[in-house]
Amino acid sequence: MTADQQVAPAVPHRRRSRRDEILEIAVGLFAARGYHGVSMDDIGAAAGVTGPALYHHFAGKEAMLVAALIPVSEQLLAGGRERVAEHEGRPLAALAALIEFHVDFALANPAVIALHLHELDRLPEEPRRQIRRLQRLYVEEWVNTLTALRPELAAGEARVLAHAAFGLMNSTPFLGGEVDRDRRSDLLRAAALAALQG
Amino acid sequence: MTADQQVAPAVPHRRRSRRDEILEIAVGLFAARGYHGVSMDDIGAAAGVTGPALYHHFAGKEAMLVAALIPVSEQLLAGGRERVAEHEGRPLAALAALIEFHVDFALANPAVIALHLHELDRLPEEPRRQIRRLQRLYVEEWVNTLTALRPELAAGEARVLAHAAFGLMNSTPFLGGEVDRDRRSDLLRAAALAALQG
DNA sequence: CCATCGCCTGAACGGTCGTTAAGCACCGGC
DNA sequence: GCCGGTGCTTAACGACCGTTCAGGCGATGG
Repeated sequence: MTADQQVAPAVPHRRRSRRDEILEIAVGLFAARGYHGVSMDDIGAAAGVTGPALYHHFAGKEAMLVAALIPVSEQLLAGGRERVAEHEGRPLAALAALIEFHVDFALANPAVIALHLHELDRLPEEPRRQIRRLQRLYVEEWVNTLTALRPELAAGEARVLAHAAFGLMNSTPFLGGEVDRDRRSDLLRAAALAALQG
Repeated sequence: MTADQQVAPAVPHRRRSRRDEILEIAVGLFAARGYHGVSMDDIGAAAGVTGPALYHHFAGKEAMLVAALIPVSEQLLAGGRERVAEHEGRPLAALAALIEFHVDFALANPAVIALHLHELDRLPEEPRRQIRRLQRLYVEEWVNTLTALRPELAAGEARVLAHAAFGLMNSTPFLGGEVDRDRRSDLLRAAALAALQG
């Protein structure tokens, strides 16, 4: 139960807080049983406390979902932009880097990826729009790279392909590992690259 | 537990029954807002009746989800087996036929596909196992075709690729149509075929 | 040894949900 | 004109959920 090794956040004098620990537990439950399928008492029990205790760390249930989804969207966007910038002018290399980045991310964070796919609509307007905005910007990195690589594609068509590639790469949460992680990564990367190249 | 539930009659009913009409409405709501995010009153209101009226057509809320998911699994399995049988001994042709079948199906029934992906775990053990069994058989058709086409693939690896292809092809519910349906079908078929061929 | 603060508990609230019960309106067949 | 069935209504129930509140307990600092 003691998982206490993680990089320190931007705030220096705070170690990995109980808040983050609880959040990770909540994400796992949300991913497994759905947002509405998990009660605050469930989350509390899984964290070793009662339900109301969670209100000392989060404003409420929705706030937990927001706290889980926002950083992921930001990480994806930042990572995507970084990969594209590293390979400016070489769209195929940029695409390969994007694929490698996304596959690694999906394999490392299957629960959060599943949450992003399934539970985003459970949020109220305001935070949902913020997350969708981050997602859209991330997709645009893919669309720009794809249209540079394949000029015959219209932007809308490239968007269809980008989402198709996300579906392909995000399929990993749906499978318990019968194949080891490196091999799965290889298979997904090769398949995604083949799917997106003309 | 009223033991006198009405089931879809084997006797051919004249018109498309009200039951099927309500079911389609419920599926749309489930897909849009999630199983737990839709109440019986919501479904009733969308169908022009009150919530309790639905109990004249279905045993309960779970029964509606089962009634929506089971036929789809059966259709997919039957369609998949048919395509494979039509092209026995020609794995590439079989794979192309499977892809065309699945893409058409996903484009024609995006809501039910989304339900299958997101809400299956909301069911109790018994019907869930039945649906998973049908899904597993469908996946096996893909795995067999893939291993025939690419003998270097182990069964588990082929399964990873099959699920990746499902993720790719099922990405269509997540996009409002900015590209017309035929073009989207072409893009998804080509991408899936490229992803699965060595 | 006491005051304080962080973290938690137990009880309780308003609300919503799935479900049941009882009864009314309509309609084709005898 | 009556009958049975179908399809619906309103009312109500028990259960569960998110949230709030008042207070307790233990470590910390003076």
